[in-house]
Amino acid sequence: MTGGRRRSESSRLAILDAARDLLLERGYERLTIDAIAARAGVGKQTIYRWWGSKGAVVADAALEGGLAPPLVPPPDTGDIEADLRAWLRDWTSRLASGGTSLILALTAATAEDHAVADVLYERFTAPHEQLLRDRLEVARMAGQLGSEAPVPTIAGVLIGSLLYRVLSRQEAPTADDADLVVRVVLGGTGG
Amino acid sequence: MTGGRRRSESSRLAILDAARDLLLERGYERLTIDAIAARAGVGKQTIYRWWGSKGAVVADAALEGGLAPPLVPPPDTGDIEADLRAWLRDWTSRLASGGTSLILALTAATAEDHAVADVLYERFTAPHEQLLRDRLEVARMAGQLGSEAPVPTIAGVLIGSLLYRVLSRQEAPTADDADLVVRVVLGGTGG
Amino acid sequence: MTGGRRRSESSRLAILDAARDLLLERGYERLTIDAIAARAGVGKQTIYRWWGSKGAVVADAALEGGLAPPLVPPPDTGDIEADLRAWLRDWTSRLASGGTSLILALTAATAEDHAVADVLYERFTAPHEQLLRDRLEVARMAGQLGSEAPVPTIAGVLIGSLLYRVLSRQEAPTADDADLVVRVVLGGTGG
Amino acid sequence: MTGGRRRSESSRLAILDAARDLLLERGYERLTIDAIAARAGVGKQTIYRWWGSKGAVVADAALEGGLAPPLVPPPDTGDIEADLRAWLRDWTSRLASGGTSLILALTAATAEDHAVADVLYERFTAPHEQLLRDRLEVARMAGQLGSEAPVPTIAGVLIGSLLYRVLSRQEAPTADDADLVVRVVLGGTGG
DNA sequence: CGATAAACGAGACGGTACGTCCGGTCTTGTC
DNA sequence: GACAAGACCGGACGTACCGTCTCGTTTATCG
Repeated sequence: MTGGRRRSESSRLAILDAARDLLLERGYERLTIDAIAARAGVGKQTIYRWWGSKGAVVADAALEGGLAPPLVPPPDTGDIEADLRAWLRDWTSRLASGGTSLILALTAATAEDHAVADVLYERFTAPHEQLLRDRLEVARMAGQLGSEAPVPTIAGVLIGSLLYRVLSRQEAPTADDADLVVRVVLGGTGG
Repeated sequence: MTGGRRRSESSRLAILDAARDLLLERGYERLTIDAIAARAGVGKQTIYRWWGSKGAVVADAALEGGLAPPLVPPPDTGDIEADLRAWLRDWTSRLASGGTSLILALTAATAEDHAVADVLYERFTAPHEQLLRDRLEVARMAGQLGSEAPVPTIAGVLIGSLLYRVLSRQEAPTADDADLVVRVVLGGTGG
Repeated sequence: MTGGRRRSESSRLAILDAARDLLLERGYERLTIDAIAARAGVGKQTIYRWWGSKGAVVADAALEGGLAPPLVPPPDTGDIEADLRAWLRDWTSRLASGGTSLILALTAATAEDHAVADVLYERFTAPHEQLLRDRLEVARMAGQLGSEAPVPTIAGVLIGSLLYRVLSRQEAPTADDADLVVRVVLGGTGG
Repeated sequence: MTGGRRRSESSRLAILDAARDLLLERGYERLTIDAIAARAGVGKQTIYRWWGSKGAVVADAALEGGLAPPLVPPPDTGDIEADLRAWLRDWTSRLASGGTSLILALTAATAEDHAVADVLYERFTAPHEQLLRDRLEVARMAGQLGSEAPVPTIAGVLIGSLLYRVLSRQEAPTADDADLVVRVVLGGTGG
């Protein structure tokens, strides 16, 4: 006996959409499962059946709800510094336009729930990081990276720097911030 | 205007101690005011009389509850790379020993509550960052920093890199991680 | 109009059996359709296809699930008092052996659901009451009933008295209780 | 250390009033704790702090919410039959005017919850029954009760008969019903 | 025999209410 | 007047069931 109604794709999407909208409207802390269910026109149990926590819903909303920035690889013009600068500027402009609430919400979810942290890292952070690593690998092959530091470390430094700005200032980094970070990482600061 | 009873210092300390303990035990989200009051042997009103929210208590507990690492300036041996390495290694060992729960809890509090973010930044992050900046300033004067990147940016890159590792891996960075970050920032990676 | 599958008798019986068992185990209020379906190995829709409500299932289970006491007419030895005494004692012993949970569950169902009350009265209470009335009618014809009270009233007094004992004491009436009720009703208490 | 806010009498009364109103409006089964709390302008916890179940609230509402008939002793004119008739007629008229929903609700609560049954019996049924017993005791002393049946049995027969009519017919007994019951119990039906 | 169609088991769905937990406020003595 | 105690209102939590609605499967009857 197989059987059983299939998962409703329209409900799934309505939930992710509602979570996205409410997240941007009210922020992570004031986001409630009740409100998501009401806005999505869905029973609460339909949320709890498929997600284990508020953080998990938000993580999925970020991934599939049209909230996350698209997976755009850094350009490859041959000039690693210009390419990184362009890529980070693109990120900063997206953060600036969409507000920082998404990144703050994902950070809160990550910091509070280990399981969410794993999902987000695997499906949100890691793919973007991988694009960055690929570009850095090309640069290394081309002899454009002086130090022997592993590419993952470099990628982590770039991303972490911008995240730290968002957390400590609670506002989006500027294009200048992006440029400076690239300068520090690539140009080095040592004499 | 006759006087009344003065604020009880012992209650104040009991509250901060209880908040600190519970923060480490249960994390920020699962920390409740009721639990703090019960553990501290204090009425809830005594908490609300002096602090405005859970975040404010947590911020104070981090600062005064013996939770925050001491303000230790980076050494100044003249070798900026070695000094930064020592300072960051010191941080990583503290994070490793105390576990990552403190940093995760404070990150969650920061991401969720703007007011907490401000307090923590001003009284927790900024002072440490200032010590780092001072040392970097000395290095710049000594011509040990090649790039023209502002010192605050450099400090942010160093701190953000380590924070990002904690968030994405959910474990404390190693001494090697610290070394690599310093290498990237000081040595540069550009050809 | 071609035919379809016929109603499954085995499912029908499984549902009534499950309802009976669960009614005795948990009482009316804590009895759920989900539990009946699970215990019977049946889909919920199969219950709702044939019964309109929990009450309807319970009523049927009481009637057909082997739950109801058999329809045994009072004996007719010519001595109405002895016969009623025997009949009521028989009831009290059944209540005592089977526990009072059935009578309490059916009373709850009756009190909560008008439709259940009607079905149970028509198909459970009324037939038993009818047997009692028939015997009383015989007694009246034989001149053994002094008062002019209608036979239905007398039957109601006998049954209601015992039911009241079950409800107010929450335990089965004893044989002595049965005897006393018969004595009051037949012997009268007026001077 | 004594201390602590005292139980709010106004909340207690608002809860009982709301429960009474909603019981009469919607019946016992459709009465919800949420609705009581909302109507009373009270937090749900304030209900659960002081009562253990819906049945317990209803029981209290019946007792103190102005819902229960007042404790009126049967008259004592010296004629036990006339007095009982008057008393039971009084009850039937009250049941007829107030509807049977109260008696059905209390019966349901009694049948479903043993603890509620005890409370209701002690504080609702027993006091009324006691008044009846007292009057019957007087009659017995005066030699107006022929049979040796215990007074509590007689009282139970009178009350149970009327209750049975309410349950089986789902409508209030008439004055005629009351008269007939008294006739059966006092006049006897035996030859 | 094959097509048709109703009933089946399973189980997800939108809802409602549950009973609990906690936030932040208010009240009651005590110190 | 600050304090410990603790009841208060409000509101979100995660769970349990309701009665409905698909699913794919089984079983009977009819063409």
